[in-house]
Amino acid sequence: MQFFNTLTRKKEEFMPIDSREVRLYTCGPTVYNYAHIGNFRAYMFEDLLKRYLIYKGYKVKHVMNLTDVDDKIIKAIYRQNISITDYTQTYKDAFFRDLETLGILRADITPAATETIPEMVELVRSLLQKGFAYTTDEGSVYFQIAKFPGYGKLANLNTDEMQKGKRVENDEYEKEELRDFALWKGYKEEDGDVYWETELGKGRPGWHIECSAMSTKYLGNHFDIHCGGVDNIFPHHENEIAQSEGATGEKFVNYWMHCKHLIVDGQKMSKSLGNVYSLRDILEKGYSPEAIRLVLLNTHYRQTLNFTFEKLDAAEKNILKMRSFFKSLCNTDTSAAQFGPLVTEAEAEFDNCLADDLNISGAVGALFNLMKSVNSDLEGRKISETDAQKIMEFMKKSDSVLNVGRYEEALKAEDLSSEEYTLIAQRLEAKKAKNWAEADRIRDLFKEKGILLKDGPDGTTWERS
RNA sequence: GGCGACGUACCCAAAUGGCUAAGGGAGCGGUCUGCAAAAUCGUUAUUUACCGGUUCAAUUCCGGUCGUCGCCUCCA
Repeated sequence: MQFFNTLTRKKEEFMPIDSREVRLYTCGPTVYNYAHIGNFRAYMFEDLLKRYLIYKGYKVKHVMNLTDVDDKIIKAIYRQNISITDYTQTYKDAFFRDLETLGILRADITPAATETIPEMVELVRSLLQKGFAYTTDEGSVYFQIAKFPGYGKLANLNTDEMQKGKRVENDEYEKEELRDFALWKGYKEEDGDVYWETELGKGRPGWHIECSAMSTKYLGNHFDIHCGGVDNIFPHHENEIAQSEGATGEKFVNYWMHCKHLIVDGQKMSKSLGNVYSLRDILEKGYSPEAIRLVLLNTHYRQTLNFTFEKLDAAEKNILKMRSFFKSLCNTDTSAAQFGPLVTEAEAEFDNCLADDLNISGAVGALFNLMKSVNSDLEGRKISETDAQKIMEFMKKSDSVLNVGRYEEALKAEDLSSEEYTLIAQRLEAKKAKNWAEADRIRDLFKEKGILLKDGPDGTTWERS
């Protein structure tokens, strides 16, 4: 399989360091607010990557950090006058709930920055010792970019010519060179009671250091894949490379993968436009988590995803179609098998597409192509037991990656009570007797319960809405 | 200013140096049906922003034009 590596700016054959286990680090949220769909686009891309690796038989060791101390959090708790842990816990909990709703596999380890302070301090000490960092009078520690020759290779930036921007106010700390970045921020009054007393002095960690510390702690100095949104390329990931490789002298990460951003209705998300949607906002509009998942999944990760409600509507229909196709496979007879080669072909196509830098459109296309061919060749006739089994197996297997059909669950959830079965039988009797009033009465009865009765040539089927 | 990406039908979106340029949504036409809904079938790009070049052959490679977008210090 091939992935596009940001570091080399080309697709590369993927070879994990350990042939059986892939070590994966993904940048997690800053827990200062509820996550929005843009955030989830990134986690969805990472979920696709992870599920596909698992589909290919790899074990995946996945670490995702939680940034639970930073400027925004400190400002917020100061305003609201609550403790930092109370504040961040709310958003940590909400984050994991949302991931579960979207069917995103949880990372094996989700360390928080505030739980990794000793490791960060150790890393900074090592950088100081090796001469990559310096301490200022205020007790802050900075990474000295001039000392690290490869700086800029990930973002493809020539840092010598980096614009000397005017917006230095963002960073009120004094440093030798503008481009140097903070490893440790010396205590300031605004920090209130957010500080740690360490060998580096009283203060708090810089942002970039936590990812270097956590990834190394759980995945080793050198691991396979590191993911995030494109905005992380610079400066965050560039700085991580500098810190980690500076400290260990080893290569940090083999494959860097970044997804592009999500926009809404063709526009950048912004509070003033009122288009910053949380997961709950969209669920409240009546859309299913699976449809949201499919929309977030269905645009290639290196392409800007334009999130629209039209796409959600289409996704709902796609999922309905997939499930209804799966359901029709339960209706078999003794006809001869004929679709074996078609299924094999679809499965190969599905796999090949994903193996090509996660070409999701092609993979989903393979699935729909199969459904179309089968339906069209069948023309209303029933399918053989052997074919049904083969196709169901492929549908379920592909759904271990897509996780939108959830076929067996969906079938189970649709099952009716014995009273309801009796009613449907009664309705069929009424229909036979051409007692349309009674038949419609029963149909309305079901409708009130959110169950749609559908009369077909072989009797009545139903669907929960 | 520097670095980079993109422009495929009404909309979304793959693929490819030459075979019918996937698939989905929407529209239209049919099947099914007491009615309905759903499902399902068929159909919708002589053509890949525009102009040149390379080539037997380009939408695909190269150059230019126009347009959209991202990054260049803490936003997934």
